[in-house]
Amino acid sequence: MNTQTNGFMTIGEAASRSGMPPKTIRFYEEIGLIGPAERFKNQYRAYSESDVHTLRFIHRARSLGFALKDIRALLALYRDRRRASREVKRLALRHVAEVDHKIAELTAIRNAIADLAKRCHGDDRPECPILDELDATTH
Amino acid sequence: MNTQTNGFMTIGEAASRSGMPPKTIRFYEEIGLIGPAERFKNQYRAYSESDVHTLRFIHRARSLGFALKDIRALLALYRDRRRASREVKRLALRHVAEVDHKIAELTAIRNAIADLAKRCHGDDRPECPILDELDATTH
DNA sequence: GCTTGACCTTCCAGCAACTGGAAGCCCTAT
DNA sequence: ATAGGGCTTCCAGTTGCTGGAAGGTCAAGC
Repeated sequence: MNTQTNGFMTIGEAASRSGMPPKTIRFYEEIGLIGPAERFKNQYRAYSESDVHTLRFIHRARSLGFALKDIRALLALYRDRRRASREVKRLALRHVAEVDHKIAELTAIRNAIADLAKRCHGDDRPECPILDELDATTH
Repeated sequence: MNTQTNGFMTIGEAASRSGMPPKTIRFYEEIGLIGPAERFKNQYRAYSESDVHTLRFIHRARSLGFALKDIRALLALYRDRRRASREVKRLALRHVAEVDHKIAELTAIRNAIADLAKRCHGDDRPECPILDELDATTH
């Protein structure tokens, strides 16, 4: 492949440079998160540095827990030179609120189970407050 | 429906008594988490108090965040009179560890975004550390 | 007796965000 | 010539439901 000559690279290389598997890149193309890739003469997908840049943007946004739906918006905002930071901040704060909510839920769950587990002998005997709790007829 | 006479109830009633929608009950039956329901003469599913008891058990385990796969195991342990609490405790502690892990991840994410958002004006100007961060060419 | 409306039935599709696998082409190296 | 690795497409599966369509059933009201 003439990767060096024209600056385009295969999906495998774009993958390793952006930190995501090739399958994921194809998937993002399929759902239209990124546009259809250029192709080499042999029909292999061809990616430019700028494509990799976009992929990295997406990868980082994902690792910050943004949903693809939000990433679509972030990409649009990013590409819009005249964008207002207001919208970006709004998205980010909404995301923080969602994550906070999830953390609160998980923390409650975590404590409930940890408490039950602490009270469970965890030996050969059958008595177990965990099952008792799940079993409870009243609630 | 002769709900009162024989103690059996329809799926709607089992649903409201167990706290989950009818669809979910059918789904649990479909995947074999619960056995096939009895039927009334008209083919409507018929649930006993004991069935509702099981559904409540499942509902509570779900609300504690247990995966259906784990609930399968918990149900089996629950039904086994000679069960050892060791296995139950093991499942519970593993679950706590998983939840702790998720909480840690979310907390890191939350702080990262909250920090970026704090530094973003959120006004009409385009400068935005959030997009800058996603955009960063080095990392 | 007939209609309405709330149930119930089945089956099929879709969500999020991928991941795995099969069948087959392309390119390089031996 | 062949072996390998990477590429292509397409289809299916994951988790835990949820929504909807098309149709059967039942009790109540007129």
